[in-house]
Amino acid sequence: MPIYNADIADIFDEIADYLEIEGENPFRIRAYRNAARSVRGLGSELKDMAAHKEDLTRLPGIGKELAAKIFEILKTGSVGALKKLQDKIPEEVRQMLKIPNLGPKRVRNLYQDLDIQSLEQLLQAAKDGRIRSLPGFGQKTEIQIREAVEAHAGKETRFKIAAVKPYVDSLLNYLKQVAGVQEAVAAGSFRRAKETVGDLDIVVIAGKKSPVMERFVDYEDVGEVLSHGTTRSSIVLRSGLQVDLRMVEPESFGAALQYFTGSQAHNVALRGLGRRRGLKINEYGVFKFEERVAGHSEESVYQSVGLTYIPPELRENRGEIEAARDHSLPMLIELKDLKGDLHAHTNCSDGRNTLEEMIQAAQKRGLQYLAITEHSDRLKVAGGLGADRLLDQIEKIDRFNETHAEITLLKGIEVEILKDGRLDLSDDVLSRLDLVVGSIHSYFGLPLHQQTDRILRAMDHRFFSILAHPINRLIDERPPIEVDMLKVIQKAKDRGCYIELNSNPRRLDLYDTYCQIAKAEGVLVAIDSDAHSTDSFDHLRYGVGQARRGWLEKDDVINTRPLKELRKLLRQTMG
DNA sequence: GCCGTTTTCGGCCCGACTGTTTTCAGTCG
Repeated sequence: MPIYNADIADIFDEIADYLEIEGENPFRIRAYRNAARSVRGLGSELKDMAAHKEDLTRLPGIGKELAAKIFEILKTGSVGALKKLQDKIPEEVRQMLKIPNLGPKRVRNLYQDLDIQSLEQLLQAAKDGRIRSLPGFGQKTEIQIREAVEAHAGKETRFKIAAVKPYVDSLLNYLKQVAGVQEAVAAGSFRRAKETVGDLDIVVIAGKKSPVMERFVDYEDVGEVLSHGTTRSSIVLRSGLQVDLRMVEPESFGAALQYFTGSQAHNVALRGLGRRRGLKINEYGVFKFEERVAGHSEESVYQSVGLTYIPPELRENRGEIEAARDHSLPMLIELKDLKGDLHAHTNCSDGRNTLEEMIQAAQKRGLQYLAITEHSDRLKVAGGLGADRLLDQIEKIDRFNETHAEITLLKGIEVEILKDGRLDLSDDVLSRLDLVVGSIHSYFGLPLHQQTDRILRAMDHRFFSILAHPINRLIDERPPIEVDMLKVIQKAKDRGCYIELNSNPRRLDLYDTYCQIAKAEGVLVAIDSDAHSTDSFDHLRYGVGQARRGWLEKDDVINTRPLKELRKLLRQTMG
């Protein structure tokens, strides 16, 4: 069983949970949490780094002790420190930490004073009225606990970023109409363009007399009001999405926006930087002793600690602070840089719209070229094209291009990569195309070596332009396939082909960390919509968001190139 | 347990809201 970074991070988080319940030194606990976060965000697998005898203490948040624990986990699958803690505290007690308003102190009380060891026992104790008798607990808390357990709280619900967008639009629109509100902006992971959003954070500029808080908790879509203060309130929408609103004065807007955009790891690092310069950074501003030295804009906050402005998508404490200090931040790609789309379907295979409708929609969004890439024969469920139908489409596209100058269609295919790595169409047919997009829709469960070899073999094919959705995960629906992406990226480099960042919000498939590796290796990324309808060209914005999180610049992306240059780059992949 | 432009010890981000208090602890972000 290979041990992945996620497994190691989970173990560190588990240790941190137990230490919290034990009431250990909070900074020691934070060290484990930092390490877990650091390990999760790494671009490469610790098991590989360990195999190459790399010095793990060079990683942020990993010192001598934790490096030793990582080696122990890689070797044995677990670590002695965790086993000792598990002997002291039953594993199920940990689950109670996931209940809202139950933190380590209260869980410890429940466990030690009432001997509650499971969620089931917790619910019973709440029903029996035993919890309110504990010091620090009361009737209200007891009811909250009961409702939370009964509602199966604790299971984390995150929303895909595209699902959150409509809520953001209508809420911001609503809030901007409230008297005294000068500005309303979404912060948090939404602003950082994360794949999924847990809570939605909104920062509002308003005067003290503005009724914005009252209007917020009165919003028509509110399911529940969690808290209602003068400067801060939380609601849960009927969909289950939690929204936190923070109201600030104009002079604090930048500091508040910066603070509520996060990430937590980034903020901790930033405040640490401030502290070393004798500055206190909070959501009201940057302070030298009592004097405010910055805060009206985010730029001023970063500037106060000697940094250039850091775009939200980079704020993960993955090197952006050092880069901002050295003036070496990337000039991130923007949506308007995309000149075309290299992966789209029509109703000829499993798309919803006609070729003509898709062309019109692409043009409306300012695209100068569009590759039509239907599924191939083997994907029967998607109406895949065999040679005959593909040749018909090729003709149709040639005819279109002869009579239209405003947008150029590229002849392509999304060809099935078969189980053994062969492609689903003959060389004779493939050779007539402008590009070949290859992808997997079957045998997701192959073991690492077989899956990797399968994909590498496909990429070695004489006609192979772009590997589409390389990881094949569907967020919260299907896990990624087991594939050695470092080898895949290396193959793309050797072979001179390209890797897709699929913009479908269910996929967002290339991970941001692999974008960074591709960029470092000089492998160009194709940010494609994989559109199956005219609406789905709008998904490109999420692909661009993911690319920005992966530090990609305009020049790192193949479909920012003008048509002539693009054709040249594609021809290199076609025999 | 980590870390270093106050460094190898002594710090470690910081404030709002709630409930149970009667001045604050716990939780959350």
